[in-house]
Amino acid sequence: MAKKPGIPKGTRDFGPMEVAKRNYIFNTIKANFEAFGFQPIETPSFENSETLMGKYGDEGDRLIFKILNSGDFLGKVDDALYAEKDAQKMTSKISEKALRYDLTVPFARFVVQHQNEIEFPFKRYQIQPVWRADRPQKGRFREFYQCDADVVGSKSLWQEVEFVQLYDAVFTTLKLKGVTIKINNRKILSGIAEVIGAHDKLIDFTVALDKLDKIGEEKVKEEMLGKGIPQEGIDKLQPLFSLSGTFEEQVAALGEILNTSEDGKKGIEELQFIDNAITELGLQTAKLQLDVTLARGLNYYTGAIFEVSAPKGVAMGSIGGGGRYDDLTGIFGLKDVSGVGISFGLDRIYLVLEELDLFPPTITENIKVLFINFGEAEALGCLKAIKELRKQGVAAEMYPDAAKMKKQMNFANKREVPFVVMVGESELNSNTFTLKNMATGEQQTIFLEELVGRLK
RNA sequence: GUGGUUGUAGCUCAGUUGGUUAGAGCGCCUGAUUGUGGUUCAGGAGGUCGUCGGUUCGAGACCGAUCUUCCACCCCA
Repeated sequence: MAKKPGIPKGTRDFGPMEVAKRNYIFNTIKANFEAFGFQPIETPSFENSETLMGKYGDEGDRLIFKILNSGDFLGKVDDALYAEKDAQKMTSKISEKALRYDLTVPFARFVVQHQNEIEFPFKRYQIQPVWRADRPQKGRFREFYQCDADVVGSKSLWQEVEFVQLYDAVFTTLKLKGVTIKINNRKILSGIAEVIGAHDKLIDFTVALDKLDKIGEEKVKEEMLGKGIPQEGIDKLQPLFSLSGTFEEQVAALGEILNTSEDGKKGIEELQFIDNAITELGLQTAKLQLDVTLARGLNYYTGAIFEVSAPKGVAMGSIGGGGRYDDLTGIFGLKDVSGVGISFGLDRIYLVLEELDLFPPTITENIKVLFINFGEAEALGCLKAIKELRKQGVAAEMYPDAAKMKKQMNFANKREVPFVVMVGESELNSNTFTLKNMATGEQQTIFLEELVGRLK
């Protein structure tokens, strides 16, 4: 007996219903991207390893799916290296390609490679799957879709403002209320690190700070001490632990801490600019919230950092993220091109909409009418009518076999086809069609012209 | 990558301290109804209990490995 088939860990099949729901989200995001002036691009599902490796930190490198070289991939490895059994050193010898890990780095590569064909500022969107060799959990898969919108070639903070509006627009269209757009700024984080004498410990400092709402103030301080951050520096942080109130009040408190840091002051200015603009413009359903503990993507973000969390009460990690990276294309040799962008996590948004029952009831693709098959002569008559209906844009289909009536009706019922047409011997002879409404059970016998009119 | 968790019929799940032939509901198939579905009634099919190995007279149950699911950490969408 054949072994039961399966799919790899962290991947999924999607049935017709799931695809319909996913398309609903895709289409919503896409429509909003286009309304904001973004243009679509696509990049290959795999890149040269050197394009991806080292761009996401050590953790990221570990999570990149590597593709084994074709042919005799071991033959070219020299014996000494082989004997060493050092997986890391070996990897670069036996694998030269890797699956896309996100859409931002491939986009940076794209910009550098096509810089002469691109009009800057360039606003692109990209909706494609990415792969991560992560251990699966709820809302965490090894293959999932990202929906990215980025702008390169403009340092203007109006872009950040527009991205906040874009988030708000998409989640409003999806009827997902109560979404929080958290914002922070890399300059503020490095400013704080500078002020407390942990200039060279930015990562340690932010990792500890990030745990504030999980492990509490005391533990965070302990961890910082443990990482070699001086006590007098931690004392300066005190106002940070009790940040509260409005965006304005929080920014004011930050200003106290950061008044000696040029970098920090710049970060505050940027935050204020964005907040002022958003306050003036207004948001439909989302909230913009300052969160100094937000420390994602520090490997390349240089200014604003965004993260979107689902409405309260839904246990789900972030459903979107993004930020400003002043020099991402620099690593590919193109200096002084600033970029800023955001991403939507399709798969997680799906889970949230499902949990809150927010999908519109009628999104499945379905035929409008099924023709019952009574036999060869009748079937041909049916197909003539079906041809006309399809020409008029009515999705119609004939049951392929002259099976028992009950079986055919049952099929129509299961498929939730709203109408059924019966053409038996008598209808065939009189050139008529018996149209049955499956919801009410009503039926009547009519001519083709009227049939088309009713179903159109 | 670390620690834990899950797996029994197509689906959701029972299955007692190890003990005959592993159950239920829903779904599926057939008939009552040979041109009328959703309701009802009667009958039926379907499982090497995730996989491999071990302990035992005997394993769905106990042990080990492995795969899978979900969860926490890490990180992230």
